[in-house]
Amino acid sequence: VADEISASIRKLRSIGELSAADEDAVRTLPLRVVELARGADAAHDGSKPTESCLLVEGFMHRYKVLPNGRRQILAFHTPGDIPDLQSLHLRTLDHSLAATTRCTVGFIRHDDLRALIRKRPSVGDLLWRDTLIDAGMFRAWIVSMGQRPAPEHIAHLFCEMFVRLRAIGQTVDNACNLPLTQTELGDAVGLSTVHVNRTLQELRASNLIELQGGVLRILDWPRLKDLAQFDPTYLHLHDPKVAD
Amino acid sequence: VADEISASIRKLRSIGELSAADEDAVRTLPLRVVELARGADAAHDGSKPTESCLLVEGFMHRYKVLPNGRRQILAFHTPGDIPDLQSLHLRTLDHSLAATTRCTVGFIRHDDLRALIRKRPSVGDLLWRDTLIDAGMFRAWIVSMGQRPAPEHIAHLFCEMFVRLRAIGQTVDNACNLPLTQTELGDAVGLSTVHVNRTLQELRASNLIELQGGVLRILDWPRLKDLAQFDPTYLHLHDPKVAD
DNA sequence: CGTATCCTTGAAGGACTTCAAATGTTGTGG
DNA sequence: CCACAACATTTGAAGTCCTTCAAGGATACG
Repeated sequence: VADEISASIRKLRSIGELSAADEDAVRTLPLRVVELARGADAAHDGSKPTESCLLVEGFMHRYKVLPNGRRQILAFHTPGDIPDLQSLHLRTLDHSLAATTRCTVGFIRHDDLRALIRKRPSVGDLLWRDTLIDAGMFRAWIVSMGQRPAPEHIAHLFCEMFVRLRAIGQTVDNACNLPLTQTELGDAVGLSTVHVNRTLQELRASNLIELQGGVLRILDWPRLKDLAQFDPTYLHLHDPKVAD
Repeated sequence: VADEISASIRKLRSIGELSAADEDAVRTLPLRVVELARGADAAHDGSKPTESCLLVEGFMHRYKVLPNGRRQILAFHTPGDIPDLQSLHLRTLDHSLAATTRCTVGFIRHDDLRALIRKRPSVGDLLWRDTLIDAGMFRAWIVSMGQRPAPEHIAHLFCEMFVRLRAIGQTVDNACNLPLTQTELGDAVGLSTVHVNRTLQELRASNLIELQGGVLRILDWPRLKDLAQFDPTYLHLHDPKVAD
């Protein structure tokens, strides 16, 4: 058995307690491993999936496109996440899931998940907790959209992504991967590409961040955090220290 | 034992199957019934609650205020909802919960909820499902904030509230209670009170709605739904017919 | 090496905000 | 039950943040 499931172990440990027995049980989950090309959908709005998608490597995002063609990106996902875990209890998907970069994923059958939860309720609780943290990120996203001007909003997104990546050991010093085009960033924060571009220049000119080639480097964490009014409580990390 | 729990039975039935045995189990939940004055907080941002709040009668909302004083309303809640159910698995609250109107609520101890879930896993699944639908509403909220201009956004909120209220039998013909001030509406949709006011006048002038004295009347459902590009899938109602 | 995608820049226009004040409504205590 | 205070709605006017349109450069990939 390959090591694809390790990412999810690391992720689960970042948000709660996972006993050795729990870990063993999770490791027995059968995965259908698939490579996704950049931009490929892993699940479609309106479909009724019978499996959920564990992100092993790369970035994914969830999005919704309206009849008028406008796209809103709802969340970004990092290795170990199960972006469509909610489909376990929600028959039909109300949005789509796509590969932001080329990535490898493992599909898990809902039946297997249900069996795991029945056998190990503590894992079930942790998965429930995961979906609740998901909702917490949505709430923070709403706050940003409603109350933060462009620079603050984008800064907040950077803070969140950096902290989440650090929690799963995916940062190096003050840098992390963030392979998003400015169009994707714009669709995420609800701004035009043009304005995203100008706002990024502003953040760079203030010596808060570097961003190029899909790599984000935080140059001044205290000031960035302050600008964004970033409070990591909503991430509900098991070890809050990684959020400072 | 009084009938305060009935609202939650009706709510649970609106989103899924609830067997007679499940219902009996739910009815045994001890409630600490409290009357809340308009504007009173039921739970505070940053606190670590040991009970969750079942809304029996009235309206509540969840909100977050930023250090700079700006307030974002995250959700509105109707009778039968448990707005802070997530605190069951998330120690510290990342936002506040308040009474929009004078209302009566019943606090349920987390221990009692956990015991109920252990005894009746199907109720646990339904509660999990409820929190997932909650997240679905947040996603729809994000889409509105990012992609819909003011009239469409407000129209969408009206569509959602009307359908949700109908699902729990709280509508009369094309009318429902919606006791929100324009300031609250603005904090919900991320617009200034002034602009909310002008947008409402626009919706009224188009003969789409009436709204006064806390009562919303839908004058032209097809056109309102169309304007908002409202698709009720995300509410995951047990009987989708109530959403037409 | 060529083509598609992404980033950047300029300029004009529009949606929404802020400020300020008038009007209308609600609830409470005298 | 009226009077008054507090709160809610409405209106006007000026300004700002962000959008759209359009086009020129840079970068990446087959």
